[in-house]
Amino acid sequence: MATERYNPRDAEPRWQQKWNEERVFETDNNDPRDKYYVLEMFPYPSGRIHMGHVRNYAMGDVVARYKRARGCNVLHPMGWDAFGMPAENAAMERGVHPAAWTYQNIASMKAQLKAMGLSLDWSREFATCDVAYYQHQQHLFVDFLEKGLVYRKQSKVNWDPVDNTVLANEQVIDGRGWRSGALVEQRELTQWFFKITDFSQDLLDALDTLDQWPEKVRLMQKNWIGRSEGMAVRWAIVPGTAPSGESEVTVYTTRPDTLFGASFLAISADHPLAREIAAKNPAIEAFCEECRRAGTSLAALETAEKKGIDTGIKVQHPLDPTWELPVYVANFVLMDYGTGAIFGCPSGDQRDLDFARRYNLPVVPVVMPTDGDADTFSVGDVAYDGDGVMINSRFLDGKTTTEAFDIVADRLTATALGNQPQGERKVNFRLRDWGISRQRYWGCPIPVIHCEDCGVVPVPKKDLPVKLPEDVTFDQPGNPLDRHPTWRHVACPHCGKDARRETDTMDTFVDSSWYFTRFTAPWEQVPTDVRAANHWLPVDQYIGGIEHAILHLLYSRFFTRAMRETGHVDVKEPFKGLFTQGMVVHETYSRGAGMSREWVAPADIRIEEQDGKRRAYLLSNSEEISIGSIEKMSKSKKNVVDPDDIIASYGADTARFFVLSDSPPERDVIWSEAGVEGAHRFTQRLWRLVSEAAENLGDVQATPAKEGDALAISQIAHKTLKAVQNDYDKLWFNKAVARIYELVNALAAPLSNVAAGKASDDYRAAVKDATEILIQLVAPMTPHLAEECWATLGSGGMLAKQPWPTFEDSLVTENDVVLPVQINGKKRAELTISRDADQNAVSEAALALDEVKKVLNGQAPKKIIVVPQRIVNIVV
RNA sequence: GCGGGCGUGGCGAAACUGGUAGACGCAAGAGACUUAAAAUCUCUCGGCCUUUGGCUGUGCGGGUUCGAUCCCCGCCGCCCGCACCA
Repeated sequence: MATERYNPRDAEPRWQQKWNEERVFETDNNDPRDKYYVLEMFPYPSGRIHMGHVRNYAMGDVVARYKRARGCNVLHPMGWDAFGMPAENAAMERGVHPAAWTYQNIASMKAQLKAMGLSLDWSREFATCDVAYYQHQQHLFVDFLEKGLVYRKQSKVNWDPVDNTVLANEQVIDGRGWRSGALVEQRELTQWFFKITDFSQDLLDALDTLDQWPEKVRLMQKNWIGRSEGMAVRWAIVPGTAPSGESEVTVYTTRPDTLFGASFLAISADHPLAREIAAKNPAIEAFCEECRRAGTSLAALETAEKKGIDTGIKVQHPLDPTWELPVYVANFVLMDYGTGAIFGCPSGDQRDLDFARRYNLPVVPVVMPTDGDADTFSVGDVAYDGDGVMINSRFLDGKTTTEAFDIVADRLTATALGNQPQGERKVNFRLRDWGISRQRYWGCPIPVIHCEDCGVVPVPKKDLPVKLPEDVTFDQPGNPLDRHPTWRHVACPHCGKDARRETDTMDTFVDSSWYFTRFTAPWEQVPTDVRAANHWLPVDQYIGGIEHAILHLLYSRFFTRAMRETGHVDVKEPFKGLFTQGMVVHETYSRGAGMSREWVAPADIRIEEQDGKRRAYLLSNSEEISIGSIEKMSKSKKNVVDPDDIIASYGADTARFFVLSDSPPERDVIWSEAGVEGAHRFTQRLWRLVSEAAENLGDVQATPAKEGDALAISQIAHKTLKAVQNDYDKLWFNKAVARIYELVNALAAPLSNVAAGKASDDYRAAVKDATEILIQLVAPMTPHLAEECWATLGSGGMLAKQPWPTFEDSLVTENDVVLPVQINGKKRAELTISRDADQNAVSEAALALDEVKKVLNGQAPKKIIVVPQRIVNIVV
């Protein structure tokens, strides 16, 4: 009876090959069944997968396999987010061409993913650096350009003067380039922008429809979009105080109610007026320069003092032309929000108050809390920015802030300054247009041509794709496209004159903003097959890390809208369900302290327990190593576990099962050797129980028991089926795991009985039914093991193609219920009674219990609360 | 500073969002089998006590309720976003 141990090294490749041969996971767009699109965020091809990938893809795979079994036509594709800087870094460091480096990495990562046994449709695979993909992105760009969704404008970039390159914000560390260490400059370059702000309101409003997204992510996007309702207010400049031609300043405010508390205007160092005046005034020029430099370093904005410089310009108060206020350039006013100019109301805004105190400007309280006293209310070092009642505000006195807002808004709208209203209500957004220009080689070329006569001309679609040239060098700094001898030179599509290509490439976030749409018909000669895209989108379940909560997801939402406007798809929201999974974390180990601290990899140590305390020792020489905190797996702390090693020693099923168990999927899961061994024990145990009994189950038909000693077996199997089904629907993988453990525990003895040949036919039929259910329940998580068990059981067919089992109602509903009986809220007894017993019967039965009588000790109950099928509480 | 989340055994966590707190797993302990070890199996496992029982216990302090891990108020501690947004 003894059977072989389950050997994943043999079984896993074997089943992967069979799935592959039978094309089980290839999806037909014309399949009439209900569609289900499950997608995990595609990986950057760094070369190796990590445990985070394993967890992410294991979750997606469970959903895909489960939905497939439930009868859906499942689309579960995979691809590569393959453009980006690491490939250029590799080229610079090792002289490998970015393309060669990238495609090699893809090949090795693909092999790793295949070893995981994921149910992916590999026939739809593509990399974003494939010309076959990015040519369509260029097509979309041209369409967006025609539709007015793309434009060029001057914009600041971080410029590294040594490497001659533009740096991303995260490449600037303490104001210096990460590679060169040179002080980073702010340069103005003409760059391409997507008009995401055209959709600000819609992107905000539609968040409410995304009810299968985490609340947290929706809130983060809401804050990022940052809608505010206020007014644009025009202030007349006192003649003669400003350079000629300047007659007014427009500020944006959300608090027009506090206008009578104004004591100055402040404009950004980049405001046109500031620039104009700085040109003639060295002191102001110097101050503006200082502001710009401070803006580059992320450090200590919090502690940055509020500083400014008086421009000498005076403005007239919009509600009282005789009232003149000074205009400052201030370091805390941002050019790219609102109008780049504000009015300062020190009593109602902390920054304005700090500023006013520094420059001895008036502080007039204009709003006090509703319960305040107008005679004594004053503002010291803390501004009052809440709602309340107006004071010191002439005709607004006594009104609420909301009323005052409306009165001022109406009045300013009706007042004219010049020929325009003095003010208008305005909704403002924090969201800015998406700058997509990157001065780099390894990205999708922006398909436009610059002609001296015709200006910016899009590359005609017939001339697409604009392919990246392959013969490029990385031996000198800067963008290789810029210095390529021939690639830039091209005839203008309009006039035929010599012209030059745009050498900027697109932000890689563009690539990932529509890959999920391309997966729906990756073979298509145009960007999308609209019918296929409309059929599959939105993605039913998207799974990935929380780090993409804002940018990637917001850009994708914008891009889908832009593609809709250009006729490439007819949905607005790309992702119906979103799930953000937690990280895989691990204990850290180190020796030494301070500067000489050295991290040690988990593979190099062994853990022992002594006197209830865990201690770590180096494998090589038994030196004791200190055990540190649990942190995200990272190379620098060496607390990484290589999925390859785990798959090689335990198999993919164990790795998959472990990352899904224990922790709720949205929370971090702690990787531990002991935990993996537990998961591995489970796979072996399941195999042993099933394989030992298999021989004695071959000749019976799986049939649930209706009575007798096998009834309990069928009941727990069918109850577990019902529960796990629900767990999978909700992505509660850890709960599913727990219930599956319970079922295995419950089936252990019956399976042993069968194996020992001590079971009747009916009993065996029930055990077989329960075992088949068990195997199907674990199949989404440990698919290879499940196939192996299924085959051993002789149940026939490939498990990956089997429909999901159905539970029998009669087996999941009990006739009797066990009710806890409480006395004064404390549990004292249990009562087993018929499910449909009425309240009186339940009360009487409860009072008749020995334990109850004993505790009551003759006292009469004051009240008896019977919650049907839940609990009985007797109050005395 | 603003916004959001989370605090349950030695550990990861469950508990049908008001109804038996600690399912399931890990770790630990005891036992069985074995020449021995591994594997496997059985049992114990929040704390305290006078142990066939009792008291207490979900970060701390209050409240609502027949009944609170869950709802309300006030603290404490961690974590994560955004960060001068006018």
